[in-house]
Amino acid sequence: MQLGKGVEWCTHICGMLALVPTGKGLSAEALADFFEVPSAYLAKQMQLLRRAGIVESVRGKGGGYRLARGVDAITLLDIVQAIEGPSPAFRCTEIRQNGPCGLKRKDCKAPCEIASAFAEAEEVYRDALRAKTLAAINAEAAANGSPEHFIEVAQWVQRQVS
Amino acid sequence: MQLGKGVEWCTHICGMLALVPTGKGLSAEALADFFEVPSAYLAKQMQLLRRAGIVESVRGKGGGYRLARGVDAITLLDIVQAIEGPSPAFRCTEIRQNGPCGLKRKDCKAPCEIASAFAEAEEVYRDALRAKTLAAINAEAAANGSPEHFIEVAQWVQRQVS
DNA sequence: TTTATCCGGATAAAATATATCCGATTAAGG
DNA sequence: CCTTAATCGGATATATTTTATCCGGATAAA
Repeated sequence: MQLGKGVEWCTHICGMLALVPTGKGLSAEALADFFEVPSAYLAKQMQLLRRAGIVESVRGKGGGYRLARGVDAITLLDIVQAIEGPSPAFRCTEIRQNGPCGLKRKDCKAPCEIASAFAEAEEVYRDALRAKTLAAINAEAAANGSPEHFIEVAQWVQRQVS
Repeated sequence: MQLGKGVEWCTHICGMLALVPTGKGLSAEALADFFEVPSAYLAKQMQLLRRAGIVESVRGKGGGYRLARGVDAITLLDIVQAIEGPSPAFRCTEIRQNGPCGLKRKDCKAPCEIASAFAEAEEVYRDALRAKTLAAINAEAAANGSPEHFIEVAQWVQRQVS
């Protein structure tokens, strides 16, 4: 059970997009260079973020990606679900309906106890991710990281958008 | 992000193995028939359960699988980790060390804020699965299911081991 | 000895994740 | 208007993982 690489990439990228001045954008190419990830594949992931309404894109010269809403309105869950899709990790194929002692479908309106338990576990997982906003992540990073590095990144962003 | 089918299969199977009389066992073939899943592939999953110490196997004629410990000492987390392995779902590839503003490795002794957030979320997920024992699952199933079906399953097990 | 079963490895097919490319479209600027 | 830069969307290709099968060997009961 693994999350795609796009989840890591896009979370870091969204954190950095918070530094982009209003009205500007960073191109997928620039983002790929910044993190040394394949640009064509990253572009696909950015499309997923865009369709989910997390970032918005500006086409044409000088265009690029920017956050579609404030950092306190974007959670890690938003990003994970944008990249990974909505389907749960545990797949219930209703094998209780199979075999010599299989239950009738009409007796299976409620999910079985096993599926319920996994659904609950995934719910608390999602709750934990939902509780983490980009704002909180960035605040922690600012508190833990060196001011020099922060300035370095901010200046790199400035060069890209100017 | 998906769990393998083996997780569903093996959880149901472990629940049923609780009905096996002491000293007996159910063959992989019988288990595969009961749930209509591919027997050769199921056998592989059963080996994972065995290596994790969840079930024990008896070779030779009349052999098969049985639980290696009590139902109150087996949790859903035990089964998931036996099948899926120990690696976390979120893969941190330390992309903060990449690119023009990459951090030096010596400044990355602590995990980044993003990796930490995902680690915490997975922790509560595991906690939830750890809190669910096979005993609890089976008790719920007995309470929710029909007594007739329970007897039907118990009789099927009897036929297999006799 | 025969039969039933687990064990382990090799192999293969199918599905998914990862990655690349290209034409269409859109917008800025001369 | 035209050129250029950039995203978008689709088609395609590669790598990895999941799913599945098979077989020879070991083991134990009848």
